[in-house]
Amino acid sequence: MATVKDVAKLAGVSTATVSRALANPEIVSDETRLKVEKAAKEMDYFPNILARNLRKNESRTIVVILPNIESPFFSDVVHGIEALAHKHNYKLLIGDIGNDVTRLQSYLDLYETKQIDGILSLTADIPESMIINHKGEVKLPMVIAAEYFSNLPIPTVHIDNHYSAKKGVEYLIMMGHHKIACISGKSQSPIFKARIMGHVETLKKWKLANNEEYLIESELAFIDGYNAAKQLLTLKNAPSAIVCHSDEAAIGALKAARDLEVDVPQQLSIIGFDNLALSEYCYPELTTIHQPRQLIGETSIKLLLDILSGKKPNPEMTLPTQLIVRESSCPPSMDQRLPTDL
Amino acid sequence: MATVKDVAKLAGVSTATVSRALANPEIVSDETRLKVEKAAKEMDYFPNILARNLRKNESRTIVVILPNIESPFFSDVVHGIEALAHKHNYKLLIGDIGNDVTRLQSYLDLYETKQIDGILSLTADIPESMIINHKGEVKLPMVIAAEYFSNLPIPTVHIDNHYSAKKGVEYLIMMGHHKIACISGKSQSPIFKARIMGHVETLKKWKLANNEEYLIESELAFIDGYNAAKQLLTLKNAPSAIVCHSDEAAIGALKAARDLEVDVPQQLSIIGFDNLALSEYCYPELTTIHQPRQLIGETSIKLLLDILSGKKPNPEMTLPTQLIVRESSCPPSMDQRLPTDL
DNA sequence: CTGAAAGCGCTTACAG
DNA sequence: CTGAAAGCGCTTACAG
Repeated sequence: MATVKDVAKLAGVSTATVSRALANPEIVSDETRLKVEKAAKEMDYFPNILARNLRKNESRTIVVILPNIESPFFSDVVHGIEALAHKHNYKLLIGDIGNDVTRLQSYLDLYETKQIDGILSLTADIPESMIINHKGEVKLPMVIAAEYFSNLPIPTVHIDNHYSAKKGVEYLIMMGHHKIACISGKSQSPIFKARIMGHVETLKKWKLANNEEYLIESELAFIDGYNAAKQLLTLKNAPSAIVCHSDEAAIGALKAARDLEVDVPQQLSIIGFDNLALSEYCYPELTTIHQPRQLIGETSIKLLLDILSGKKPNPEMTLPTQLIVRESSCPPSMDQRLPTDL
Repeated sequence: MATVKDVAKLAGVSTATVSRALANPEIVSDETRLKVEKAAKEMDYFPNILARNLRKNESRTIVVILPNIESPFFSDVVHGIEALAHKHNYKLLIGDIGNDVTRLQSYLDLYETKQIDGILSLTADIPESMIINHKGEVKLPMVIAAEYFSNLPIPTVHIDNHYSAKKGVEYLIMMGHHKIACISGKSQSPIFKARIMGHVETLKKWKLANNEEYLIESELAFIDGYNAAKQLLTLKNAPSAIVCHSDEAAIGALKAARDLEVDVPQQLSIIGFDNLALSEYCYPELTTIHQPRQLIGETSIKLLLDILSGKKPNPEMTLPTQLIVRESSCPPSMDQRLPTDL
């Protein structure tokens, strides 16, 4: 492999000049620049970026931590991240965790060992001790997206989870539902905690009973939504509507309803969360809360790039959501409404 | 940041010994190893892996080229790749292309610039000139998975596409279908070419007419399956069955049938390809060809790791598929069958 | 605008 | 088993 030395010899200049001509063409005379470029081409020279990185003490690499690359939600966010990272000449390392904390640690260690410049996390399920040093400072350049930490000053890009959950519930209440169940994620996660609060407080605001059996915290994949919905629908006092905090769970719930011969939406309204592509292709098509997944990705990587280039980033950005009404929701049948005392 | 030098000084040994004690503990006396480990811990020392990589002329990084990270098919394969790569201490770079050839080139360039040790491609849509040098040799360590090149000697892991397509068609023929359409990918791609051949040849084998209108080559996302199926179902002589070469296209086709009030499976059988998680959660549940996606990922990274460690890899591995019969297929109505001349 | 020289932080062949 | 020394291939402050 050709090196700067070889190119320098062929072009009749010093290695310093070769380096300059290739990396900072503007600080070199046109004449030498041309000579160097010609020599480099002739020798089929490529700079060894590893060497450059060592010298400049950077890796131009970012790791994106994600709980589960198989979930379409995450892959859409990653898509947004990738596009912009690539444009700014950063490489993106996949940091799939798959329920294994030791892997998480190994991704974070990439920073100490100079293999990454920063971290973009799509999960808040990271022990504080892993990212805070003994002085209480954040150890490394980091941004969190679609999630946030409740107690750590890590810049974050997310939606208003409380408000978005509330919008969904109010939509159902407006139509006359009052037996509204909720299939959410684990409340250790700040975003699901916020959504659950949004759900519960909205019920309270409208003076509706808050049936404890109606709130299920679980994972939110297809199968989880399916199981949770089965549980809800076999309750003595089954709900007339189920809010799911992921589209996948909602689609699982649709299947549970089919299995139990409960008609959606006539006997049961189901609404999802995320507005994944497939929410438009299931049957019935899913009413859901749109989350700008790609934009979340793009915005968060922008934040991280700001940090890496020494700028002060926005500590928190909230992106808008939108209720998308499709076929899986409608007003409840008359017998499911609250008796009105006229 | 502490370096080998600092640790060496504190431990009272040479930098060479520090390096050995940490990277090859077995070739160092227990006593010095302990001294070094203690000193390293005390100084909170982490080796600069960039420096190691430069010295050893490796990057311990692999890029996975994928056409589209948003497709669940690919993310499942990546999941399989990631798990094993991580176990072997390789990092995985995301090489999402998104219809942009210049990005492809930039990922391949990572090899010349020493930023990756090899490539795992999930697409065969790569110009030959990018990976073959002027001597006609493959330029870099590479494996292709789920796809293959028709004319390049690149090790590959894939299914038997011809046979798998055939299995699906024969299943339909056995039930009495003879008007069997096909929504496939672009035939420039070897795998879709093979599937299309499998489809067409099976029809021929059973002496069924091969209606040209019944074969549609397109992309295979939800919307593409939707559009293609609409086109097929509004044909004067509409098919009684549609084979889709992706589950997503099949789910799009299901929606098209609903829109046109064609009952699946009574009036139209639809079968998919891949057996994605969601094929079990759509309505009706999808009959499909199972592809072992995670295993494809694992096997292909194994192959690449073999190559990188100097072993001769298997040039080609074929993994089994399986027809999964669910609700979206059944025998055609009597008027859709071939007249039998008894 | 250009060159000589130092140095980024490791690893490893060589010698003992 | 250990050390002195060279070297991986760049970049950059310094001097001119």
